Amino acid sequence: MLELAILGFLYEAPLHGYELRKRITALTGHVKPVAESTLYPAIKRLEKAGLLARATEPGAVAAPRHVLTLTEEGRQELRRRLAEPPRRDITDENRWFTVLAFLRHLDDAPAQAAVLRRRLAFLEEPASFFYDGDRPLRAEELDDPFRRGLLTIARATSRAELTWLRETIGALDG
Amino acid sequence: MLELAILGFLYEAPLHGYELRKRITALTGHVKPVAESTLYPAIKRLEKAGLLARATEPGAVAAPRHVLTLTEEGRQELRRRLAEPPRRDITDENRWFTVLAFLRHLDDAPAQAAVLRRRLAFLEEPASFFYDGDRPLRAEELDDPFRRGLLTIARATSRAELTWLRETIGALDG
DNA sequence: TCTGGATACATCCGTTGCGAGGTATTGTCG
DNA sequence: CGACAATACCTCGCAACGGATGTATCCAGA
Repeated sequence: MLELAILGFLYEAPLHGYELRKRITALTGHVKPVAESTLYPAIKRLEKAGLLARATEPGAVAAPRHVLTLTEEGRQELRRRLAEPPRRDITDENRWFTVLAFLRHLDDAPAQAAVLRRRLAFLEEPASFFYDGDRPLRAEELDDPFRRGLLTIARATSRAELTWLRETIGALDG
Repeated sequence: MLELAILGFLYEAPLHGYELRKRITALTGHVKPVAESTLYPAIKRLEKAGLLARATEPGAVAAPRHVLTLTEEGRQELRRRLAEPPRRDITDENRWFTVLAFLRHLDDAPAQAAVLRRRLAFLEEPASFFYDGDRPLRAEELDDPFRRGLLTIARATSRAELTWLRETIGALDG
């Protein structure tokens, strides 16, 4: 997910690590902060894999900056990851939001719609959090207010997203 | 988060690992599956820390079961973790849902309300995903339909949860 | 009779993530 | 003038996670 965010932001413009960190923090940081000790090794990984290149520039304000630019392989890799995200990227909201944030870079409406359809299929699967044997329990059946809240919130989220997904898929198809 | 779920389920009843796994899978598994290779080491960690005890029982159906029971330290530890969750447990939805699922075990309405207030404070912080400099961008200002969707969904979720939080805090206080 | 699935537990190993700490420079405010 | 925040990068070591794989039992169905 971190790698996806790095590739996504660099797809739009070359950035140095520090700026990248600020953007990632804005995107996912209030929910899940990004430690520098996670970001810099991730940048190194991507560089080693040939997905990005580094150019040292005298620092505008302080220490010298390493301006990061995606290579052509890097640009392809982002499109590949967006077109065929692993299941986790579809189901886990944090990851899914990252996919959504960069899905515009997939320059192909049918491919975009296909990704949205995977999320739609996932949300349409009947799923609960609590079961009585095999039977999913509905919010109304729980006497615990917290668990009832959990189901209520999950349901509201899901409804909002389903509406948006169906609309957007329609627009992409039409 | 895994540890919290283990402590939470065992607080309700002693279970063997396989059953524990099924419950955790029901709770968070459709979003973020739990690998056995994550669960069993986690159980060992908790056992080593003296939070749970293990009793071998001849297997009802197949291999012998290890029935896991919380120790008194384990029960205290769950209540402690629920009363004072780290910030990540408040901000990250996956983790927060786990807290919510077991918050009923915190046998003290003011303490429960305090935890809900932390989540409320977090959701009330003005936060966006995208910025123009320092100014948060509103959904309407984005021309990218996917990022617009992201903001729309996040806002809908947030609204539903805020309503529920205020109601429930009111009920706990009243 | 044999295969496959469910039950039940476990380890190995590579990757990722994070807290703590370190280095160096520039601008700001008292 | 000195302290501090912000800029900018980095490493170490541990914990956590996850895919692959292994072991063994029992039962249903082909």
